[in-house]
Amino acid sequence: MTKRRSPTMRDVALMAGVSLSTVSNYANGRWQRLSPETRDSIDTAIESLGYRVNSAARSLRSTRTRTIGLLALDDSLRFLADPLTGLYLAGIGDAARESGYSVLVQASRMKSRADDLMTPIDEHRIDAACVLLSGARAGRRRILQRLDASSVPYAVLDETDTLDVAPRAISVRADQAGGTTALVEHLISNGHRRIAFIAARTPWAVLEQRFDGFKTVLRRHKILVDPDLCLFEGDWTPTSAVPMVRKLLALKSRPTAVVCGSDLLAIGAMRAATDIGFSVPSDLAVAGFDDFDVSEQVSPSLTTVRVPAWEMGRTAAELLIARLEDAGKPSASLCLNTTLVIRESA
Amino acid sequence: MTKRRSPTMRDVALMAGVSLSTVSNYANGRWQRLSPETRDSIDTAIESLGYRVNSAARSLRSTRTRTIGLLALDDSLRFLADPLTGLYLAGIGDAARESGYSVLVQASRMKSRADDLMTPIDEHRIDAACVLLSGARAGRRRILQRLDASSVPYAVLDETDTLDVAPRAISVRADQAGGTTALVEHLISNGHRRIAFIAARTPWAVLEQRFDGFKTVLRRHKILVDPDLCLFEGDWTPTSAVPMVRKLLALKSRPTAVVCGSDLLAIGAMRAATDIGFSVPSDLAVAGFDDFDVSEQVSPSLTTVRVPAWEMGRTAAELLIARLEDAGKPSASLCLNTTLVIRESA
DNA sequence: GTGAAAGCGCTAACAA
DNA sequence: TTGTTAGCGCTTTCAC
Repeated sequence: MTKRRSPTMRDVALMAGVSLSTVSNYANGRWQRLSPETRDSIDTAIESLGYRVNSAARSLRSTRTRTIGLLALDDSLRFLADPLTGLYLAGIGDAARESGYSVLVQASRMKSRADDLMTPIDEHRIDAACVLLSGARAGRRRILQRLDASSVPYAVLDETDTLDVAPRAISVRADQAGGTTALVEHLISNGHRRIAFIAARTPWAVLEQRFDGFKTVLRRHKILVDPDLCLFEGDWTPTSAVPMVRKLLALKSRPTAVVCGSDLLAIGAMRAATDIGFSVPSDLAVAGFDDFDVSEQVSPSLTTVRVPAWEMGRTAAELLIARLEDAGKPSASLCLNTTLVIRESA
Repeated sequence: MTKRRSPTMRDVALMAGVSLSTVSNYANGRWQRLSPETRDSIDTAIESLGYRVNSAARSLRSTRTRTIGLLALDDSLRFLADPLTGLYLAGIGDAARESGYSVLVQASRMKSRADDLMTPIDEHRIDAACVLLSGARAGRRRILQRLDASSVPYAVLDETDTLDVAPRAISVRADQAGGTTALVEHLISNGHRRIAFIAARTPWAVLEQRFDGFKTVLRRHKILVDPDLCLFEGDWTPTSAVPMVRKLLALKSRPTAVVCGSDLLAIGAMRAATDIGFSVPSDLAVAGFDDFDVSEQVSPSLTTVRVPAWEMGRTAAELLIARLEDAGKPSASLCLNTTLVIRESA
């Protein structure tokens, strides 16, 4: 229980018998400027005093916080508990820690003041931001505009359709179209012609890419995209899939396969289908997206498109940190590959 | 692209024709001291300048950061992607945002310098901490000792067996024993006598409580706790369950039920059992813990013990914030209820 | 009700 | 190689 105020650089300087700036040089790794003995005595003083730098003071003076923000815009209350978000965060966190950065997490609903998401930037709490956007396009666009007008570098994960307003953005995304194409081609080559698509009602750039890819492949094969087979209801929990699948299977002209906007939905879809007497994949093939840990272990195991979410978070953070350490760095954007994982469900 | 330096309180004061301290009073909600006209002119100045407080400066001066840390100690690389962690974080994040606090996430492996986890505290980056501990008991104990010696209030989630070294801790936990008891009683009342227990190899206080509860109930029913039926291997991914279940079902005296340390494991266990020709629940009843979103939708749906993870995170953060706003507040600890959710798998 | 003044702990010129 | 100096933007007594 450290009641007394923590030691400052001043204390260290006094104890080591050197000046404040010498300690500062030491603390900031400008070792080469220091004589070995100075270094030693500072070392000893820091050790015996238990000195730690005060980040507020350092930030105020240097205008750098050594903190990266994860800014997440979403309407769902428990967005942070979403497996995909968790993977992004884990990747960002790992990259950050390795470079001595902290991670600040800020989530905000669309409805709340747009300022909410921007607070960490406005209050100078972070040096750079990783941004996760979902919800209505207009809202996403507005956030991107504000980010672009801000003074910090930022990376946008998995966004495509509003990037035109964000020239400064570092875009890190997965090749959703490629994965979708591989998946739908797989279904078609297995003889499926009536293929459904279900997803949550929430707008989301990733979803749009997946759905666009879906439609493109069908058209390429001269298969009509039947609006009755494309449903967007509920949220991203597995349960949301249930009513949609029921609807699909009640159709006079039933689909033989369904592509689900995420694995969680696919798991719900399989359950809903079997519950009303259809078997997967023989009566209804089910495919998902993301490839979460469970997807391999459910029965039947899920055919899905693996998205390297952890790697995306990691990469985004690395690019951001590189930019921070070397402002000259050109801001690359990149697109990671997705992989079709064929298992039992389709 | 704000190139010029952001406006400061000084700028606001100048523009509003008042002094610095008056603006400070305004910014810190000491409204009553201000005359309506002063308030108005400051308001206008802030608005037109787009003034935002500089958090580094405020923190330096006030020694409060308005940030809560989530400190997670774990050996697994992707710990932050774990659904349970995600729910804690979501709860903490929501409570924090409502009170105008930020959340800083710091994860650390056991192997790394113990300092790692403590960095946000040592560098005065956070006002309070929510702590998630797993891994060897000695390591957990060491962290708690350091936390207790620190100067910030902290809450420990779901820890029991090392709390003796942490008198200052606010403990927030779920009634694991109660849930386990209900679950095992349920299995026994369904006629099960040979009941297995499988979990990851990682030490974890929650796991110990679950396993202790398990053993207690068996003993109460005069059922021998067979060491062959208690397996701790691998990590918390569903796949880890596979070899354990294979082993169990290869036993000459097979279990008829298996309690899994988490739902993820339970899903893997069901799969492993059916893969080698056993059906769930008739040949092998399977039960889990946590009640994740998918647990309800897998086939068969999972009998499990619901743990209010989100609420725990939220509660911990709320208690911490209450302590920060009113230092006099006694540091309550509490234990949230768990619920047995009986579905198809057991 | 409002203002003047004194730093919080640190960094980065610039001098020596 | 090391020391001196001048703040970074804010909060907070204490006068008026």
